[in-house]
Amino acid sequence: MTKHEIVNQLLPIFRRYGYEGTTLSRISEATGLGKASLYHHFPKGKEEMAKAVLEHLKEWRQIHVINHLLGEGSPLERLLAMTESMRLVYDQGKQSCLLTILSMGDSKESFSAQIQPAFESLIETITVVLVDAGFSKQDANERAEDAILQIQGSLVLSRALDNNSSFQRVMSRLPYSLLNINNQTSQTKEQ
Amino acid sequence: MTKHEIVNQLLPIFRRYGYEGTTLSRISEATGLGKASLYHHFPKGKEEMAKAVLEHLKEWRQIHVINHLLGEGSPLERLLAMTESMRLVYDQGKQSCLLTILSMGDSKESFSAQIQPAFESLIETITVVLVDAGFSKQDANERAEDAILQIQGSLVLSRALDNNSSFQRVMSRLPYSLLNINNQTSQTKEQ
DNA sequence: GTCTATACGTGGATAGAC
DNA sequence: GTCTATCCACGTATAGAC
Repeated sequence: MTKHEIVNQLLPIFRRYGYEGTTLSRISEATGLGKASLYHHFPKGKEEMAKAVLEHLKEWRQIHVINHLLGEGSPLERLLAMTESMRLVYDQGKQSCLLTILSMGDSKESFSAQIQPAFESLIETITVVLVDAGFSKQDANERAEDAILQIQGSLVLSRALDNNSSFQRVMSRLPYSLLNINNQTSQTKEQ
Repeated sequence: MTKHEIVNQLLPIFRRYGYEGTTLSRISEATGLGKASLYHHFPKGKEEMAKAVLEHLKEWRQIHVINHLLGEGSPLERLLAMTESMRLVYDQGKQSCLLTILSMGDSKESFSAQIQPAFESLIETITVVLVDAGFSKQDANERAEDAILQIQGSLVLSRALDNNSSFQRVMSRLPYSLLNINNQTSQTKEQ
């Protein structure tokens, strides 16, 4: 089994159980590999596994979010591509964000070096799009922060209420509200 | 030592370390009580302790948030009282929300019976205020959800970036943006 | 590269004295 | 109501055979 495949199996476990809740036994069971085999691939143990997953997600973000945001098309089209990717990776709001999971609790310090730049690069890239759309640098940056904040908040609420409607609503309106456009599904919210 | 005092000491521990990261040893050290003494107060152990903290927070919310929202004054004044309380309990965004902490990871199921109504009652109460302010029931409800979602999102982001500016910004503008009012510190965001 | 077996610490929890 | 002492399960991690 290749390391890449293992990392792919690790993601849902860490997302579901959190860092401390993810035990080697669970990982062993999910992957079918013995604990010793896991240490063969990740000599530094669980922490290294989580870091590998974060690195894997970084590549995913680069390909499926950052590149789309910096790609061809109007600002609206680029933002729509972003929300589409977000819907996918968070399974319509039913899955938590690993960045958030790992930034809470005891594990925080171990991963902040990966978590912080992850959010920062997302915000910065959205800022670029909004500057393209005509907003001032400062205004664009605050709006970009708002975007991330609303996504994360909707994920929190969807999880807490066991109901993903808030995530769906935020995803639907976000590209339009960021650009101050009224669209059909959210006429009353961006005024 | 009274149970009330113990619960007060438990809150910061669960908030900081999460449920799995909060060990009896840590609690014992923080409270100065031996493990056996803790079991005298909470026979069902750690889970009962966390539930007691959630119950304690419920009372706090009732007194410091719900009552203010349903109290005297204009809608704006009531919302300002709410954000003031939020600033306090989250220490200007430097502290996490226990509801969010406990709704993540392995512990989720044990506490959803307390977490879900907590968010629901907050949303419902804000909805009442916004209906008072003239919004339709449906519109008010979505805005109330947005309020909670933005608060939670700003806490997530403040924690992840180790920088509470997003929390401060959301708290400053929220009472105004909910009511579609332009205020001095956030002219450009409620368009 | 994967396994079995095992070591070691620590977590949650309890018994029983005071 | 708090303590000391202790139990058991399970967590991370390693040794060594295949």
